[in-house]
Amino acid sequence: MKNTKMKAQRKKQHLSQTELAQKANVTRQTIGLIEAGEFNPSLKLCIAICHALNVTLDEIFWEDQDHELEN
Amino acid sequence: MKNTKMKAQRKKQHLSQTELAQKANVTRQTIGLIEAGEFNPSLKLCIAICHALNVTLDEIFWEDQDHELEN
DNA sequence: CCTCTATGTAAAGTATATATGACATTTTAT
DNA sequence: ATAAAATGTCATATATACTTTACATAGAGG
Repeated sequence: MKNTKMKAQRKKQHLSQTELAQKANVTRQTIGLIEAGEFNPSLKLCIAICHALNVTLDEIFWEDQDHELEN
Repeated sequence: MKNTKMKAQRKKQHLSQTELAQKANVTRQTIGLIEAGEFNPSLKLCIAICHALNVTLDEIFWEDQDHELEN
């Protein structure tokens, strides 16, 4: 599950992987691997990334699958 | 950071920790520790819990008012 | 050409999420 | 009061997130 939303948001704000990594206090490799979908970040890291990009969890980590039409 | 929103949602749906754990394919202990704030679930697990509770990430894992520690 | 920046990737090590099994305590109901 | 269910918690083990270091490639500009 490649994270295209996260990558799109990062690009939209003209941040390199390295810059986002610094803002989120992780390494560049970690950001790269998350965008490539090669692993599965922790909630804390997701939240740190959200703060760095000024978005919420749903905006970049929630996939609206064929799942909800209720309420 | 105790996760009170998740616990409240679980209770609202009259699920025990054990039942939620089964729906999310983890152990009871894992659910208990997450609710107690003693560790930090992976994104995949957060999403599985959201599906089990029919909510989105923002509803039980996003905190809008106070900033918490990074790392 | 050469250099710098951005990204992909891989090996080895560390930290920690999660499982398993067990026992204790609290809660709920009989 | 007793039993059963729900939860807290501990100790040990395994899987994997994440780091560190390093090398490779592609693109932009000098």
